[in-house]
Amino acid sequence: MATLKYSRQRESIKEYLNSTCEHPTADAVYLHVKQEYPNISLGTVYRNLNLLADIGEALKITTPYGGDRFDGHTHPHYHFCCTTCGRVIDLDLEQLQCVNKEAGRNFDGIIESHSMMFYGTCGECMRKHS
Amino acid sequence: MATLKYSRQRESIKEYLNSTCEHPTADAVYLHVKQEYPNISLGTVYRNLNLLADIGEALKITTPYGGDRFDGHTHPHYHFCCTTCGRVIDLDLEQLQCVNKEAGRNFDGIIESHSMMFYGTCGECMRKHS
DNA sequence: CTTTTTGCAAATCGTTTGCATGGAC
DNA sequence: GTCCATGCAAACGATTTGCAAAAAG
Repeated sequence: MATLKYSRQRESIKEYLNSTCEHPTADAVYLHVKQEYPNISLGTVYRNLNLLADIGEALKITTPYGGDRFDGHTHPHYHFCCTTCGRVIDLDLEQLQCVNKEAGRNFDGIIESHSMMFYGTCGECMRKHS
Repeated sequence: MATLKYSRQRESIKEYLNSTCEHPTADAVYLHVKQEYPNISLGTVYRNLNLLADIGEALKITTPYGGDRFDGHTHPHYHFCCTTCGRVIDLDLEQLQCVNKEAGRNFDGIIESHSMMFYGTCGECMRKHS
């Protein structure tokens, strides 16, 4: 594996990911970091986001609505995705023991704890709909 | 909403989705149906898969690995996605009451039962890796 | 000086769409 | 005859990649 060298751009991306709980898309990260480094390119943002995900300093979250999202908070927590607005929201539940227990019984494989994505309707969208 | 008219192609797609538990990608469906209808186009496959998903006769499953997948079995069940090989596997667990209970307590929104996707390593990939 | 990172543009991948033709009803 | 569905190709959005120049060590 190649040695990692410092870069201002990567640092700024990390900083932004750690400061927000919005689970921004690559494009949102790009637009934010662009304010500090106007010459940064989208390709660089993607390369760094993937790199951070690879070394475990960020999470890459796939959603059905408009591109992947990134999370700088790597402590164990679950994610919820609103099927109405597409937003990704943190779910700070206790570890769902029942899942691992149930799944262990009749499934050939290992389910990663805290890996799962829940879908539904977020509170905000529920209220707008009524 | 427009009235639905019969089409051989859609029928063949439905038939295939109901016959397999592989959760094929749109392209896999295309290649299969192409054997019966060599002139079918990928666009038609996509249109019908989305239509079936819209009217509730199929499930569209987003995964991080190479495109969405489709499932003709619409009875309530969970899905697991292998982070090594990308395959999607059915998880026929009892309904995970604990999830709804836990989540209901401290989450503003509604989690759809059976909507969640689990990630991990499938048995086959586990054994290959050792 | 060597290796990594960048910015840029072109390429790629999965998916959607516009349009003229064909099939269902 | 009226709509809906099809095949085809072009368009699209998100992401990746090749490459020469710039920055880090």
